[in-house]
Amino acid sequence: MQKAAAIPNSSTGLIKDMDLLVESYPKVALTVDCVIFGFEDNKLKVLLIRSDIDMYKDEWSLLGDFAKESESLEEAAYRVLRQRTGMQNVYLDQVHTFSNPNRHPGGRVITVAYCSLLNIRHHQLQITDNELHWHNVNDLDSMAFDHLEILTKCYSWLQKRIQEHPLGFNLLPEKFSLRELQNLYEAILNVELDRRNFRKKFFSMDFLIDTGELEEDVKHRPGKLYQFNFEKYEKNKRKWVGIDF
Amino acid sequence: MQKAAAIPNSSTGLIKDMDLLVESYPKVALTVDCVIFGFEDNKLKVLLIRSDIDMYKDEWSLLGDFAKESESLEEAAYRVLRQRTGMQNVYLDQVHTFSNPNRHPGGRVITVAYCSLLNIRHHQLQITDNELHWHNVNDLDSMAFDHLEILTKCYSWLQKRIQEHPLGFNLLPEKFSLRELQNLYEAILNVELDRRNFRKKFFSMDFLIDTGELEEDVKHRPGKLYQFNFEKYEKNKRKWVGIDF
DNA sequence: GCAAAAGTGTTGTCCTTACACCCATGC
DNA sequence: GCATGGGTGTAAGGACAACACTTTTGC
Repeated sequence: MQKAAAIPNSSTGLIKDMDLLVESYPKVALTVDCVIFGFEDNKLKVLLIRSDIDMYKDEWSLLGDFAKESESLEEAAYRVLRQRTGMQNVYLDQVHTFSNPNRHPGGRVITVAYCSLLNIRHHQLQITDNELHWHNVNDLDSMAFDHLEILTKCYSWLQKRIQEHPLGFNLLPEKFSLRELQNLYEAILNVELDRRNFRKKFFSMDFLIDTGELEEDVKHRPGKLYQFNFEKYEKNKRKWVGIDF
Repeated sequence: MQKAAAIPNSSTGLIKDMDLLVESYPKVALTVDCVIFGFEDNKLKVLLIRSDIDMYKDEWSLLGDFAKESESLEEAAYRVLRQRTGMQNVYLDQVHTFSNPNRHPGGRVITVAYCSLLNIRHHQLQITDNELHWHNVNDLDSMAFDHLEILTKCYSWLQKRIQEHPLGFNLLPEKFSLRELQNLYEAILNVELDRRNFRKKFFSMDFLIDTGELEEDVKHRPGKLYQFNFEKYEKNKRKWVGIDF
């Protein structure tokens, strides 16, 4: 129901006072939740904290916080990531907004899910409050609030995205072997891929730089290490159509 | 800043009163905006109203409203569509949430964009308040608020979606010719397609039902009319990989 | 009979897939 | 020397792109 203040000017029929208009809107609590994916031991991982809410005290929770007055939601998501983990300069993408009126037991809270992909070794956790640590995505079958639903949506989003854009590189170290890259795709997409065809596909994209270095500390023939050519990818983004397996 | 009420219980460190927790969150105004695409005269159209806000009185605006307390955002979007146009039972998809703190001159208002595709002839406008009518998407270069940005994002979303899912059928009459279908794809994707290859592709998908009827009132050889087999598509959705041109 | 668009097949090219052997290293 | 995974090539099949002529209708 609009308050009187926002009722249009009677002569023109137009609304003049924008501040009053916005004041007349009902207000809701708004949070961001960060789904931070990592990759280690050939498993897709997600960064979670122990919920500090009594009714969810045995459950794990995404990294979230309410949005401050002055920041965009994207800024809020970056802030949450920084405050909870100390990490900066990582990729963040808005995935979906969850608005089921019953999703939060304390009343109506809308949340916007942001997704991030990063390399676990390059981003050692400095802060581990609330038992912050990495979990295997596939081992989770219950979470606080509707966070499992949010995670599931982000996982589907990730599966689709890494086939359209080479986002997966963000999950790998700067230098990686083709075996690691293939493990990543196999783990996320939950498929087995032919090694030779996989190599052909990625070499034909021409976004891999041969570092000339080799793997170390492996007990078999070491593989070559590559870097991803982000610069070349950015230039050719327009022509880019995706990765079909 | 959390209010005292939401500070955790001091003995367990856990938050017990969820209502107080949510009360402690800052609240923001939240709206939904509907981007309703149609197709007519081989042009992609979008349904807009004249803004009733004084400073935007010469601009066009998406169909939006604030979200009510008790409804999910999706419900709000369906409500806006119903209230503004009288339309029901149309497809709606959440596309993106826009949260730039300066997007609304009256203060902070977050909006969630929903996208809908419908057939203009099957959905004659019963209500035309605020000069509601269809506009050519390509002719718009200025809109109220950040609505042009929202429209642009939804247009990109549509271009991608109709190549992955046969959503385009929602824009066509129940019975349509292959020429109409091709015009639709050419208009939305802004490309020219080979007629024979286009036919082959759609027939090979096997989602078209030959109605046995022909076009009428055309001054050339009439084309066959087809229906989209929504049922078969739903069954085979899992195997569906998309439409590559 | 002519204008306008519908309808139809083939061929070459490229991409995808399936598949097997030798090579380099650690132990 | 053997176990382990790295590295490579080829052939067949399927999808896509390019292309021209005949058919049907209205006028």
